[in-house]
Amino acid sequence: MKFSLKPIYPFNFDISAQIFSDGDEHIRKYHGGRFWQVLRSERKLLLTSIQSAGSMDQPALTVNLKSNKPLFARDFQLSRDKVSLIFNLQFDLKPFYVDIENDIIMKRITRRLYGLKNPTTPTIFESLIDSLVEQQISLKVANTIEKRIIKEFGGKLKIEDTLYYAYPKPEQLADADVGMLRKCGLSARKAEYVKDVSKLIMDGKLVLEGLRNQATDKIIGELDSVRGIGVWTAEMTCVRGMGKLDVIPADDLGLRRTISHYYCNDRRITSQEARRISDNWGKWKGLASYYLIIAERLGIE
DNA sequence: AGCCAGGCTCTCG
DNA sequence: CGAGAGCATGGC
Repeated sequence: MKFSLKPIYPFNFDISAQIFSDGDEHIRKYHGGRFWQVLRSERKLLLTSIQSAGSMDQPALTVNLKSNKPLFARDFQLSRDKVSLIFNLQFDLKPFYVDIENDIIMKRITRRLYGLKNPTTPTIFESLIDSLVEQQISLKVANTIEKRIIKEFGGKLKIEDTLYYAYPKPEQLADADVGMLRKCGLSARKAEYVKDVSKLIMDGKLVLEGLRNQATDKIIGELDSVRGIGVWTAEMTCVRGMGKLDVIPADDLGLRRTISHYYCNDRRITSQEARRISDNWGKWKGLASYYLIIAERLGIE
């Protein structure tokens, strides 16, 4: 029912979970010091709830599992691994902090956000589909569409009279009715992409988890060759789905705005300029830009 | 009201 | 080939 985790220090759970504070309470949310989300374990759904039980330099998390079926050791092991993945608990921030010390702006921001780790989605599939949905349209629109898809096609778990949803499996989106996908707000074209990508996965022609340990360039090339997935979508998937830090989606409008906010006085910058600035962060591009995104969200100057 | 928003593919010329 | 239209829908 309950177990504890020891993240590598430093780790600030509150700052790291802030990104989920405006999430949907039936899907994934951080509120009042508690994070919760439904995770999949074999044929079971687990409502996974996490709270901090430690400090910055001696971090600990308490994880609570609830399900409508009996829980076994492998369920604990799976949720332990998934939670570690979601919050990047085994990642060591210290080398990053050392390497960016020559960047005054980044140094200041990392001091303010000390202990912030970049999260990843529980599955690569989830970030791939989300990134597909987010192509071209505003994030607000994309988020409502994503929620509709999750509630329409995802797994359902009722705990204490509250209904929670797990992200759909490839199988569920491969079999999805195109009309239903469109009703969620997707264009005909995107509905097709979502379904086709899910089918590729079901047919074993696209093995997402097999990409995880490949070099970033190779992953991007592989994903880019799939219809509906371009470089931007591939980069987003690397960053959010696999926690790759040596790449950023430099063409991304929002990220360019954020980088400019801290480095170019909010002037509109090109993706080349964004790449040039991010090159200073070396292999930490993804993490550094994530610090900027969170800093902006929290109004840190 | 209308125009734009974390892209991508397809279709012309 | 390179440029340009088309896409869905919420928010400003």
